[in-house]
Amino acid sequence: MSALQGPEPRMMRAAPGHNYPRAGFPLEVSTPLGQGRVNQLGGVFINGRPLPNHIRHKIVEMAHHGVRPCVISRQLRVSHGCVSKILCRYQETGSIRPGAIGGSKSTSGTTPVYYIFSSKEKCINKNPHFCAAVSSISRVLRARFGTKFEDSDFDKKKQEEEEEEEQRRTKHSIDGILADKVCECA
DNA sequence: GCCGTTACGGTTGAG
DNA sequence: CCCTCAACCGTAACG
Repeated sequence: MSALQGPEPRMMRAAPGHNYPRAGFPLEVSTPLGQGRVNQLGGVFINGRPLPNHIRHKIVEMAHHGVRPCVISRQLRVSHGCVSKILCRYQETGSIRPGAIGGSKSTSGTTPVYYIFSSKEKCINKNPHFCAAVSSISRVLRARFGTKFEDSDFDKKKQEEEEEEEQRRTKHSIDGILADKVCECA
């Protein structure tokens, strides 16, 4: 289809395939998964996969210290769009974790409850109303699920889950891939 | 030059 | 077991 849809404001980007020439990406990094790529800043990334957790953490940490996004972007070799996105998400949810990839609407796509809990402390200073709302939710959940939803307990469980998840994630992240590669090379 | 936004190609996982 | 689809990802480019 030539699809001549006259007023098509969506196509303001470079022609498809310009960004990521599927065959012959200028700088490809061979990994066990064969997906590593290098961006314009020289940073390694995997298209479609989240950045490693320590990079995300570093972005937030640097921003916390007042480092400008452009500097963070250059220093960590992550596109500024990505830095912006991560910081926005962090401000909104208080979590540096990526959202749930995959799955269907009913089970994913919304911010997991524990994100709200994890953000509670961080939001206290910024948005007391949000915190109050979280407290209400907390109360409801506690009433519904009993003491299992005590904050501290939940935090602990959440932390365990995050650590577990992180391990799983890192396996498929640049971290894991590069680590694997290093191991292979060693 | 910096920053927010968005099109794009890609990956993932529940149904 | 395989396929579909909708969610998310980061990059690159625009404004």
